[in-house]
Amino acid sequence: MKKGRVQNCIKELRQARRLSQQALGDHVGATRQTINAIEQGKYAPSLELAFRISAEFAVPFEDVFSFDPDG
Amino acid sequence: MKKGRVQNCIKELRQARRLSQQALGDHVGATRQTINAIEQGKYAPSLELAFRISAEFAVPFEDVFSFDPDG
DNA sequence: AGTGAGTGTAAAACATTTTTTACATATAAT
DNA sequence: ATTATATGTAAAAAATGTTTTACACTCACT
Repeated sequence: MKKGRVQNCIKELRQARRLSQQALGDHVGATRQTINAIEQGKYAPSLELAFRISAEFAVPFEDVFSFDPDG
Repeated sequence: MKKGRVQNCIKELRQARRLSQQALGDHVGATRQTINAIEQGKYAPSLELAFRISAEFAVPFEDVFSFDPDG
């Protein structure tokens, strides 16, 4: 089965709230390096971290993360 | 930061569609052991696999998975 | 009694995500 | 010029998710 691509708009939501990567990381229990890597699309977050992030932004999960099966 | 719990109702959705763990696994590109472990709550799926599962069931992501921060 | 399908479980190997530590660059402010 | 904040990156180790192989149990069926 072909691997797709998980996308996110964390950077946009974060900047709209004037949070640094460090501050967001602190809020959701991750390091700034992890936030950075996810924003850069280096890898997808764990499901738990993804939930924490959408909760922090107070938006629906699918407003932050999406999946492109053919990515 | 305290680790919460990721919940899912894969088993219910799967049984409603009369799919075996094996058949669901085949559809989403995972083994039956992985499906089983996730249904039993042994661990949370990757974000990609979670997306594949909700797509397979054709329901919103948050109808399958939820997060309890105090779990 | 035997067969097949579905499920639960386990251990080892493997893949992916996360942390830690560290260094580099850029920008804004003093 | 220096300092502080924010960001990008990298490598190794740790933690978590996945596959493979294997064995066990149940249930329906013949």
